[in-house]
Amino acid sequence: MIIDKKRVGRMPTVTSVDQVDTSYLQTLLGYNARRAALTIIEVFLERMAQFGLRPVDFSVMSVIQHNPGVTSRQLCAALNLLPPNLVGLIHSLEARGLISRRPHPTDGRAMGLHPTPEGSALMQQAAQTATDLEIESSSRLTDAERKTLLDLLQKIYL
Amino acid sequence: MIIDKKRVGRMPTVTSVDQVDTSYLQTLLGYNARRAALTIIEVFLERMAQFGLRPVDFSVMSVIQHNPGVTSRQLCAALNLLPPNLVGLIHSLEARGLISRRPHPTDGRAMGLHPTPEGSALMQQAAQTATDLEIESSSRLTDAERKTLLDLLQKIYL
DNA sequence: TATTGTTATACTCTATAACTATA
DNA sequence: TATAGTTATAGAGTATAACAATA
Repeated sequence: MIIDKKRVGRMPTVTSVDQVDTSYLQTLLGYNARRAALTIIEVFLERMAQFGLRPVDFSVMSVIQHNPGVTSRQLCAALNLLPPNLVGLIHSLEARGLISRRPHPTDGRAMGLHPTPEGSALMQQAAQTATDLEIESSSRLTDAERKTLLDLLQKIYL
Repeated sequence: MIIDKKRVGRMPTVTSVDQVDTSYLQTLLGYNARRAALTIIEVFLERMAQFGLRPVDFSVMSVIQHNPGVTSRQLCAALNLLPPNLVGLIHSLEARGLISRRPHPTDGRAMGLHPTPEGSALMQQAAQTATDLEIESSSRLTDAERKTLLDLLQKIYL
């Protein structure tokens, strides 16, 4: 005699799920940090499209603006980018007239990256937009919680 | 007479940067969350390679294990994935014998996803490895800080 | 010998449109 | 008419190896 295995154990073999439980994943920092980052970046992409700046473009422009004369290698180290992936990005920003490349004062191999007036003007608007969308994305956090969150995240990657 | 413009303004036009200042980017949640996530994921990729599980594979397996019978659509909604990108992933897990697909008990269009004994055994090891590497990645945080960080991140994306 | 910037290239990840079978 | 799963495909993001010019 053949026993119907589907009905032997405590749990049926064929079930349907009404509410998906993700409580285990929610205990993992990597999962939560990634989900939070993607949520903010999604809004970032929408709001920054008007400036033609994706997240990495914005980061690169920001560092150049605050560090005029910075080199590609320094950018890579500061933002954890790979040199080959920065080449096209830099060329694009230069072609748009947002940055200029000038010979490095002491290292003949390197090029110093400088913001143009147009680049600085664009970044002033873009930074304001970024700050605004960040506040909105974290509207469920108090100012103190927001500061705490920044500090704790930096303890992970810095 | 031609004035050397490089020496007229307060700041020289050609400069070099010794220490790169990223303090502005560090005020942005999106930037910090992304950097922290990538830092943890980098370790995740190294440690989980032995199980053949990338981050999304692990997330999918975890949800299937804790929600036997879950459908692809439910997975997509829970993990913020797009259906077409899940197809190959599910097929791969099935081909490896880690999950099985069975007809949904009430919806003829859907397939219920179930962990196999092999899949459950693998995930038990993988989850332990994940927990371990998370603790190491957040070694500069106290247990209380780690819990706070999880809560604050979930206030962003949940 | 090491480093900066670069080219070429491959691989992964993510996104969109359109189709089928079923609800 | 709407939804679950799928196919095909395009685009963005990320990775490695190798080269020329300079330190």
